[in-house]
Amino acid sequence: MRKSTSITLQDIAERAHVSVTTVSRVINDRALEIRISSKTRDRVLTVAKEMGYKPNPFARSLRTKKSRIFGVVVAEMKDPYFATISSAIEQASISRGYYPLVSSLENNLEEEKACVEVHRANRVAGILFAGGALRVDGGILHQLVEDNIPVVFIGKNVEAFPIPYVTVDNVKGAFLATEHLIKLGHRRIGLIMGPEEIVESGQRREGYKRALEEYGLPYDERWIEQEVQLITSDPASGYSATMRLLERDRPPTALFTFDDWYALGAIRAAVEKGFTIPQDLAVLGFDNIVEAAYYNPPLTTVEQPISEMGRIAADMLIDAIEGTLEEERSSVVLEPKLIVRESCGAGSPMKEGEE
Amino acid sequence: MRKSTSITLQDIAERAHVSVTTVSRVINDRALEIRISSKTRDRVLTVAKEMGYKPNPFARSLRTKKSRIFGVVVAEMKDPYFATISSAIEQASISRGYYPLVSSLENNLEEEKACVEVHRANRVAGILFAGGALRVDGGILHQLVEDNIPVVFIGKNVEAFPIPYVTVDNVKGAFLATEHLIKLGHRRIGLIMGPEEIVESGQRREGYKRALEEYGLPYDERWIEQEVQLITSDPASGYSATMRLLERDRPPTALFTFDDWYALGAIRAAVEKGFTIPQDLAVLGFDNIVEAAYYNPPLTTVEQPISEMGRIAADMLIDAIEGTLEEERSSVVLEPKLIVRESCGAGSPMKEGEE
DNA sequence: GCTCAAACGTTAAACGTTTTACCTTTTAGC
DNA sequence: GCTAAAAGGTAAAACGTTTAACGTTTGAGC
Repeated sequence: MRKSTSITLQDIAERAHVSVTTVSRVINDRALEIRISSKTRDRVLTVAKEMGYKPNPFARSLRTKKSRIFGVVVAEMKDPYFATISSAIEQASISRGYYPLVSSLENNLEEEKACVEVHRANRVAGILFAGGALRVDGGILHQLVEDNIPVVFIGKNVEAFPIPYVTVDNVKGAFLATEHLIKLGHRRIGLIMGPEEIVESGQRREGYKRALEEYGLPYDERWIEQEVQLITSDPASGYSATMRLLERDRPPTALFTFDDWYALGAIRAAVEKGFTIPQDLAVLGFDNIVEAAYYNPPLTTVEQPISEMGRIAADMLIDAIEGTLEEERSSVVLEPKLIVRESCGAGSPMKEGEE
Repeated sequence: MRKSTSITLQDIAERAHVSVTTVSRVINDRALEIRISSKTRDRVLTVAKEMGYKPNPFARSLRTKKSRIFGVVVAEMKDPYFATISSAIEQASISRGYYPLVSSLENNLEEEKACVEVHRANRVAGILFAGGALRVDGGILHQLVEDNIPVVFIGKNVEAFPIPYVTVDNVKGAFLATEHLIKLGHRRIGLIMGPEEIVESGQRREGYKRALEEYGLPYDERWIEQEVQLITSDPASGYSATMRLLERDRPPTALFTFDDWYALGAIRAAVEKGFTIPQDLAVLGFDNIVEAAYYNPPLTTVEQPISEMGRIAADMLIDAIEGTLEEERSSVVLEPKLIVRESCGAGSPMKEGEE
């Protein structure tokens, strides 16, 4: 009886009465370089199928110095945004015969370097970054670029390096959100943002600012609260920032939050403060994660095509790995879309004359 | 100049003036079998560090037929329960030098077989199943057991095979939940469960039933709604099941739902039907996912030590891979815990004489 | 009948480890 | 001073692929 070790090219070769090379060529469809008669080809293939041959990825990778596993670094797996992203990445890559090794920073953005180390030790074929701050002086990136390991970003771009990225137009998204609130009649619009290190924070604040300017409203720092810790997202952040904001005098009548998780925390804080949503306070999020439609009240938010972003990014990275990434496709900025639900009512009837 | 290919044992050997064998032994700390003078040992180690040596996992795995990557199959990554689980698995395994290759069934439980195939093609060292139905006639499992690939379950046990698992006491958890509602004065307690194929569904229904019996209340099929499709969890499932339930006459005054995601959908459905939570309807979930504390109202729920489960399971699997899993530790059932928040009020003041 | 390509293969050397089986020196015991 | 064993190492084979560099046939063209 065969030992329970798996089938190798050798085994097939013996049974099909050809050399190992020929089997390898048939399996890898290398008929291009050296023609192989369809007779042997078929024979080899049927034998291989019969024996249930599965190529040994270790031997393959050892020889070719290529791997079909790539790394993914997300900021926080528990955050539905990243869970959705990584889910999409996985589906897209599996269908191309690649496999993501995903690791989460657990919201500890300092971990990025260690995380990349681990991926490198595993000899991943490329790395996909989603979230995270990449504040590590670019040192990591430099290494990766130097060693020719393809990298793709999701959600951010880095000026220092021409690295392909896919993101949504954050400025525009925030503009749409703020504009929506303004059009509902709100004049005091609070902003609850993530930490400064997160690129998206700055971009979304910029969109907010532009909308205010465009509609001739003042940009007032008193209506802005920001998470200070280096955390991508957390309902707790939204909660505490909102608490701080609502404790000031003349609190806003509407809130635009960094993302839907923040919005969830914001709603909770507001309700605890005795506000009714949306009558006393409108809340508007960002992302449109699955559960946003089920929040109470259902959340008005700016949709990012999260799954699509994951899919595109995975495709881009794999193209880069295979050396077929066209330059012009090398960065993608998708359109955000306002999703109107019930968490934003009309602006509170303000006494005229208020600024 | 060195080519940019990475450092090998050979390179170190040359620089340290020893043989490749010696280097390998030093690196792997095999000093036990054949003693190596601490002088050479140190020399080799410093040279290795100097040159930044990283063992090539492919060569290693090829030779040893062992891999430090194991597979994880979760039912639905976007479900916070599984996101949390897989996050915990990742942390636990990284710290032991292992890496999880996680794949999600995207709630399509039919995909299990294909998913396992993929993992086997990658020659994973073991597989961790979280969620999923494993209804595949055990055929898959049989294969895995036969080929000596360790398997651990999270959240369920299979009778057909003595496979190690870690789970929470679902029956007890559901009992606690139902008991809590009964003690609040509720007499008509609805049950919103997941599909029959999910083991947890049956167990939680059982706990519900036992509580009713213990308190002398009737178990009435009219108060039960179940998801019919083969989906682990989805707010939409909770939503539609609750809609169906609330449309019946004499709807329940309290709801125990399959999990927190279901509860989210249930609350939404109830609110749309004009119920106020908790005054008109109490809602009680299961899992205690991160966001449950921020739901509106904050959700009373049965806590599973989700992260701990993931951690324990990962440790068990790795032990099994390394052949050091002690039999007696081979299955773990953790204690559920009732977390009381605001989504459950006192039972509606019922007219006496109602059954 | 000879030659030259094409068609169809094969041999053998890598890839970077681990591991088995050896080979030298020391050292200890007498 | 001799022997045996321990200490400290080395050479080479193997793991399963891929691939560069070579053979053979076969058939067509003259």
